[in-house]
Amino acid sequence: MTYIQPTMSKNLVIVESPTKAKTIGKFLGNEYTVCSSKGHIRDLSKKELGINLNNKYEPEYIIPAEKKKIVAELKEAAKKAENIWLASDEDREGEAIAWHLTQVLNLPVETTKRIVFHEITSSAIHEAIENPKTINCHLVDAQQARRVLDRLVGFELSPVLWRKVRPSLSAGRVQSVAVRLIVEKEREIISFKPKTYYRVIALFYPKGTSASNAFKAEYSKRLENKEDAYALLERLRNSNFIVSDIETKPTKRNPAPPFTTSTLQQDAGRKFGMSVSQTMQTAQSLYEKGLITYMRTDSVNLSSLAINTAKEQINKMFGEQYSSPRRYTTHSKGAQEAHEAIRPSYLSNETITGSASEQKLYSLIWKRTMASQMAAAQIDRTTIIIKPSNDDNCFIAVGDTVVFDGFLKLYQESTDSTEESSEDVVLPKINTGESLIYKEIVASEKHTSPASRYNEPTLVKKLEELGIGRPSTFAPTITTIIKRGYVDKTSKPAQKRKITELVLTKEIQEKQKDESYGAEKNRLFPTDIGIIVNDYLETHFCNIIDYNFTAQVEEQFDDIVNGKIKWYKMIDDFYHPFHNAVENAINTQEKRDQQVRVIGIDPKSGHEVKARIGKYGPMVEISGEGEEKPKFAALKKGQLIETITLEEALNLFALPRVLGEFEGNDVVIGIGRYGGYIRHNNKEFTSLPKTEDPYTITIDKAISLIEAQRQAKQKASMPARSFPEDPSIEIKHGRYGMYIACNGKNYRIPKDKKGESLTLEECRKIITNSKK
DNA sequence: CAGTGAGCGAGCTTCCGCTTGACTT
Repeated sequence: MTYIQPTMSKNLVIVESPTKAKTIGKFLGNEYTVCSSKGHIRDLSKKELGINLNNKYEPEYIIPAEKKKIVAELKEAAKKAENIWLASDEDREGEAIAWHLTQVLNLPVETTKRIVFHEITSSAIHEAIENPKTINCHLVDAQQARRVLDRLVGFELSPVLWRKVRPSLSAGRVQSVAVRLIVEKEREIISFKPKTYYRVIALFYPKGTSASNAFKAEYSKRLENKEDAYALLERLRNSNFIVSDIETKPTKRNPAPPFTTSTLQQDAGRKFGMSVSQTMQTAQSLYEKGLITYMRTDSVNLSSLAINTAKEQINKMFGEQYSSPRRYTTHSKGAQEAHEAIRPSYLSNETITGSASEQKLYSLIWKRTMASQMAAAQIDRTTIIIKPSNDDNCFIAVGDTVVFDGFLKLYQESTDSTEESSEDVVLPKINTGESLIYKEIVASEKHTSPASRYNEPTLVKKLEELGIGRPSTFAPTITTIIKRGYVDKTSKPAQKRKITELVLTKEIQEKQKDESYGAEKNRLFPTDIGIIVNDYLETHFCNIIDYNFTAQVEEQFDDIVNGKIKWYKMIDDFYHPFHNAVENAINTQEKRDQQVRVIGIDPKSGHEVKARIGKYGPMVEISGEGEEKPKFAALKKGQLIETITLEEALNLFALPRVLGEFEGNDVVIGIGRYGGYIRHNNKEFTSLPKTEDPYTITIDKAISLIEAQRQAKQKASMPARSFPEDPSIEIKHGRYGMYIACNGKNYRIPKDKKGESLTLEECRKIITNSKK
């Protein structure tokens, strides 16, 4: 709904967001009407290229169907207004929105008032209204260049993929780099060779005190193998230990800056396990309720008002020594800073009412904002160096003492790494030269671990570092690359391995321990198609998916803004070589779908086992001889053409297999286009739920699934309810709950009604209402 | 939907960035 006051006033202000329109409307009062454009009102056609390649890349803009209504409303308001201010956001896109508004509303570009709000306060808004500027056409040109470039890349590259790889695929300046990051991370993990080493940790206590005072210290060197570790412990066994040095250094820890879109996504992901889109949905609803500032921002800036309120609030809650007003500046590449950082609208509200996720996200934003205005924490870091009498290296103990907690009282940013921190280690009061006794010294076997795969927020973080994508596109980009099948978001359970520990107390004992490792939750894995598309783009369009491509074109957009170059000239310079590469890829390269990896030889038949992409996706194949047909099997989820082993491949041919008997017929397990299935009784099929593995399912489980499906079918075919007075109306069970069926047509039951209790009258009403 | 691994060949798919609703068989 657009915010239009009942009586249109002669002063019209147009902003982008309806929520913002509402707030500003309150500040401006009855004399002003504040409308919102709800983002862009015009765009290139969705179906065609929409760019005139023969005339300076002139864009052909249209008003999309879903924007027709809003444009009509804006036209109406503009007709009645005497004064119009265009108050879209202060960035490239906002400037373009203002320009499109002049074009659609027939306003003169040179004289139409253009304003921006830096703060949503009465004085800031009135000041802006009184000091309007005009539209910066260079900035608009830079936006057109950005739009045209993205369209040219997307709409010329994608069709190449349709011809060379598979229909309906897509490529673009942002999404293709996101996929590349994920593919390269996977390759890094594939080529990773784990190494083992030994880490030595001792528990010491001062001579003459009790062993319960023992503190941890780590040996300064890592050892390569068990023999070395054993030799060291043997030496230390009869050694004396002297404190050779103690140093206490006061250190300061500063709070993190207030949230941007990307840092909010990261912290909500780490602390609550929220996906990027969950975070954004929740933030959107907080914004619409007026509880937080705008949630799509790359700025860490807080308004003076917010800084002052934070100061008051901190003084009141914790005392003046906890307050430390700070201004933060944005460093991230390509930031446009049209908004404030994400913060609570009213810092006096520590908590809010709302859904569980709204409450916890709000509380996180509140804490982070407050902490950003609090004093640094002061921590004394003590380092104790311990020298053994018969070894050249030393042991090092590190302990942190919080002298003043400062912002830590409220908030601590979580980290992505799993490394142990040195916090909360209490070191005893000891002096240089003092003797220590060891309680135990343990050498444990460790494995180096490969880089961890991206999850949604860490991918966003990486993209932001590279300056690729914008706060409004981070979440949609992830959705796109998953939807195209380039990437899977899944979890991997932990694996177990045995590790060796050498424990020295009086004697040296060798122990075997179980260690779990490699568990990954909600990580982004590349698929075969993602890998193939990426490799194709890398060979033929390496400049487009270069990590610096966006940064380079951004520099050129800046040149457009500064008037150094015309926008169509910049596009022209890009387009000719790009288009040549496209033509070249289409004409000279042969079809790419037969990239075959020979895995090995099938020991039974002696024939080659190969992996490739088939009509229905990745598969393995055992070639036939002469008349003999080849055998095929689809790859399981998570298996890649690049890495599948011969053993894994041969296992895939175990299907279809006869599992047992049911009602005198064979029960066969197979795997088809739509996943695993059970076949029995000749033609009765039952799909396996995704949680069942067709390779390990038991006959009992299969039978119970068959019976469950029979029951469900019966239930579905039977109407849930019917009415003797009118047999034409029935209430049935459907995929989305109950629905009403009448004369071959189906009708939805409104949310406030229950199918179990509907009367015939109510059903008829629903039917007649929906016909309107 | 149908439980396979082509060859009659229509007509379609696709980008990035602004912003919010619409609404299932």
